[in-house]
Amino acid sequence: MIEKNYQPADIETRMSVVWEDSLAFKAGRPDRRDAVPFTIVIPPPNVTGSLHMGHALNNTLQDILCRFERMRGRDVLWQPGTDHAGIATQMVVERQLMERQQPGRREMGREKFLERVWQWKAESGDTIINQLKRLGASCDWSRERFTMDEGLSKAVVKVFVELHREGLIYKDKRLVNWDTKLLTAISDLEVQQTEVKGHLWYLRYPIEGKTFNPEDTSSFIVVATTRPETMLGDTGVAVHPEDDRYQKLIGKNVVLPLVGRKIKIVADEYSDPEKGSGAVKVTPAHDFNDFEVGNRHGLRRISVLDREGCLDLLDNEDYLRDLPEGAAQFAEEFHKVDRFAARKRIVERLESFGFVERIEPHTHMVPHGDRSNSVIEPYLTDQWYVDAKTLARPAIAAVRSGETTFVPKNWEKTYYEWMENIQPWCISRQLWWGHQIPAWYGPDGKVFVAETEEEAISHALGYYVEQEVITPEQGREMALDRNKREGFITRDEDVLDTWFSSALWPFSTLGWPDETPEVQRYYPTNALVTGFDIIFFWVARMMMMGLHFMKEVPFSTIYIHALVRDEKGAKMSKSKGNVIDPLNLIDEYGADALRFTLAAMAAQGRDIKLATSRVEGYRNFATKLWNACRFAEMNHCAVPDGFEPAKAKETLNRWIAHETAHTTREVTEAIEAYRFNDAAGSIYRFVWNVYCDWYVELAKPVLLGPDSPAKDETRAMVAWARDEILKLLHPFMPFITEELWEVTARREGLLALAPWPLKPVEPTPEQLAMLAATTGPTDALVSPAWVLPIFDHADFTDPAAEAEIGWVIDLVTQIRSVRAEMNIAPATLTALVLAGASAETKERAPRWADVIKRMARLSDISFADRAPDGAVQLLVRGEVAALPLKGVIDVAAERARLDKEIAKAEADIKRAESKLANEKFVANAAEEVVEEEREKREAALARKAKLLEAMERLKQAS
RNA sequence: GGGCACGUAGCUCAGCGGGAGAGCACUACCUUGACAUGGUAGGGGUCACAGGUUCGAUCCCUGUCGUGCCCA
Repeated sequence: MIEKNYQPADIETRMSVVWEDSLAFKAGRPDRRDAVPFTIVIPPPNVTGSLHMGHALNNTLQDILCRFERMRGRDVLWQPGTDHAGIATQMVVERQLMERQQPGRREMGREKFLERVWQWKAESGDTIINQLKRLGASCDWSRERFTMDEGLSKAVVKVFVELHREGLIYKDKRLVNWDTKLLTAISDLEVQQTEVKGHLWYLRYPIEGKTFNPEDTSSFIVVATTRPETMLGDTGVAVHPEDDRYQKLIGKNVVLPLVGRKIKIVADEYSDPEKGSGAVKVTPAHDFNDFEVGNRHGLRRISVLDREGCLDLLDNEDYLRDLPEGAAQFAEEFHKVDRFAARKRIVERLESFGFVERIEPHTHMVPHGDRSNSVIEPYLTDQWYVDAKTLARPAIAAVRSGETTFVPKNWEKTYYEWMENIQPWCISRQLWWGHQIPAWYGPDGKVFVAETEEEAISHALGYYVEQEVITPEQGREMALDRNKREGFITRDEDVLDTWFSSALWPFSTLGWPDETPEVQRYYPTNALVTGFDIIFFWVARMMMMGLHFMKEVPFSTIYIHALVRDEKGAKMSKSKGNVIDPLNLIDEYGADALRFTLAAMAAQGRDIKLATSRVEGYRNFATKLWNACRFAEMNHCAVPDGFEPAKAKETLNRWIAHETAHTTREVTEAIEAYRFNDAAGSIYRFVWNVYCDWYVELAKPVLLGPDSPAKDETRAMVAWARDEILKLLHPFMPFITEELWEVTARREGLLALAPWPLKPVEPTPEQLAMLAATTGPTDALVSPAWVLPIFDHADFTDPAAEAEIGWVIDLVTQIRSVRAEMNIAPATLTALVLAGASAETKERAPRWADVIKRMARLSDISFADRAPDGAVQLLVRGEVAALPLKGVIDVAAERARLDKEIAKAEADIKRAESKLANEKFVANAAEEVVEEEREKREAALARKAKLLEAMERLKQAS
């Protein structure tokens, strides 16, 4: 029995349990042992996270694909799991400690703190997983992984050691993006350029050997800078080599104000004569461009900031070297002043000596950390890097060759753009939460990279014995006795960038580096579904790592979906307060409604502006389906054993079989092409506007009438089409369809495992050969599925049924329309006269009399040679249908209506004729198009003739 | 500055070379035996603007204006 009301919450809770208990989503089910696998790895959400709209969209689309392929008989693995999210998680736990006024991370120490994070993960790590389950995600939950679990950590270490051995991971001292708040390096991608209103300071740097005088422009050179405080670390001034103004100064020295250091004026094209004064100060230790300039001219790098962004001058040997007397006093005064305070004070000091020429307002981009939102400092440190350039090469080639395809395709350009200009990837982070780098340092700082500490120590001992730092005897003792080697080597404190482990996700989750059956069976995966915001962070890096370690692309299709915005198009953010919580929507409208909304709006290449009214609308759609199923149940509709829709005799039933097959094809093809919105739109229209609005309505007289073979067949067909609907809709609305599947009949199994109405047909060897002959191996756009027929049953094409039901629909619609126009009350029944009806109509009319009377509110249907006087006359598929309403209708109004119709017909005739009169049109347009135009003209002419006749009759009657 | 999108009904969006579509909102009517979370009918658009290609442009091309995003 179907409950009277559709209550999503009840159904969803119950169905989750049913699916879980039946292991429906388990990969490698015995009954699918011989099936072709279909694999998707979930973009692992942060353990700190909770479900937001982006997740809801992302996972809905993945689930649609997985459920679709599962129903198509594939052995589906949707691999779930979560990401340890280094910085984000560490921040959450630290904030928690602070809120609870507990000792901070540094006071606790590394070990204690990590225990604490694990504890926190244990407490709240399930949150997002449970939320994904509420959405209906059909992951194989038994295989859930975490980027820091044992197996994945093993993969991380293995990858690090291998890449290091191959020279693709190395340690280097260069400028990094330094977060002075989180006290760690971050990668370029984690830096957000934000426009900031600042100033451009024009500073006078005195020329060596001249007496500085603000009035004498030959005594100084003006440099423009946005960061005056870094001038303490200046080691040069650059001018453009072709800038006439400065030719004479190239090679000379200036004396750095306040500091007294002598620095050289160099010619470098980096300096833009159009910008500022055309001369720039060069601070190689605090600016990426200056770093390059410095390298080109052999300038010193003097770091004047500490890790927290304060001036660091005392005991700074680089800074103090070669400074004149008195410099130490200045250093003492400014030591440990914060960078922004220092900026102010240094400018004041420069002004007091006349070194500031002018200050202009200046808007420019300033780098900010995406997590801390503090200003990022280019900072000179030792960090670990991945040689991304080398790894990118095959990753670019794989997309170029079509081994991996982006959908929509335009993202490939973005991918190439970035990959071709890729910079070394800084992977070390000065954090605690993450994979600690498997590198150990000997007493002299030499690095030993190894999978375990034991291995590292053995390398180290071997090395130092050979170097005669220790004797062989000492080496043996230390190798045997843990205590004796204590502290001999120390492990690198840093951890890896979170994305390092995510990059391995498509194979590490399958058990790699062990040679597991899962790696064999499920790699490479089929599709990756993700947002464009992580193409660089994640997708590109999976491509690099997958190709390098597995020698195969990690996925063949990358489907990039849009961002979910609020209904005004603004990015959802906590600070704007415009966040729509998907869980609230699920509570209010049900997960199915939310899923359907997201799918219906997931058009390729366009952001989703989500309005809750849409969700409500699709909840109503679910209710509609619910009630249609109730109707079927009340009328004892069931599919008898051995029922074959293709053998239906009743026209109406043949028609719905045809329409069902048509929709099935549309939905199937749309999902295959990742056109989720088309698939959703197609099934929506079918359920509401075809099945409910017409099929069920037209079937009512039969279903409510006396028993007959026609009634039996109709009952069967109502139920059959309903089952087809449930199947087609299941990937989009899994809960309600599974529920209805269960309660509407005795079933062999779950809907989630039921066969999809259209199965892909395995291509025959001949077809494959043909395909190979027609498309070269480079033409990856053409996949076999698009070329070969995929249908495994008839599409029930039946033009006769279409014509007959189409006539009924047109007739009813037109009568309704004119009744409304004439303001005829619904309670008033009118007669219908079919004037000059064809044999076909005469035959059809009695068959449909009941239904037409019911739907068009008619008292009776009769035939006549001509329409009665004073009747409203309609043209239905070229024939006159008259409603004798003499005395009821307003003649003037009816005349106006006919006039309007005639005008419309005339406009159509004119348009068609002008086209056909155009010789070029007839000569150039496709034959079908011209023919179509002729048909249009004939139809319009006939229509006009009938309408004029009707008008004549109306005139006579009045 | 470079790149990628996007300007279609009041709103949110489809369509993308041969007569403008959906959902929501709106108007009128309807408690008809699945459904008022419903039914029926209806109003509403020089498809941003200007050129070009074409027999034919909302659709392709160029430019302009406007909006958003990404990268320097």
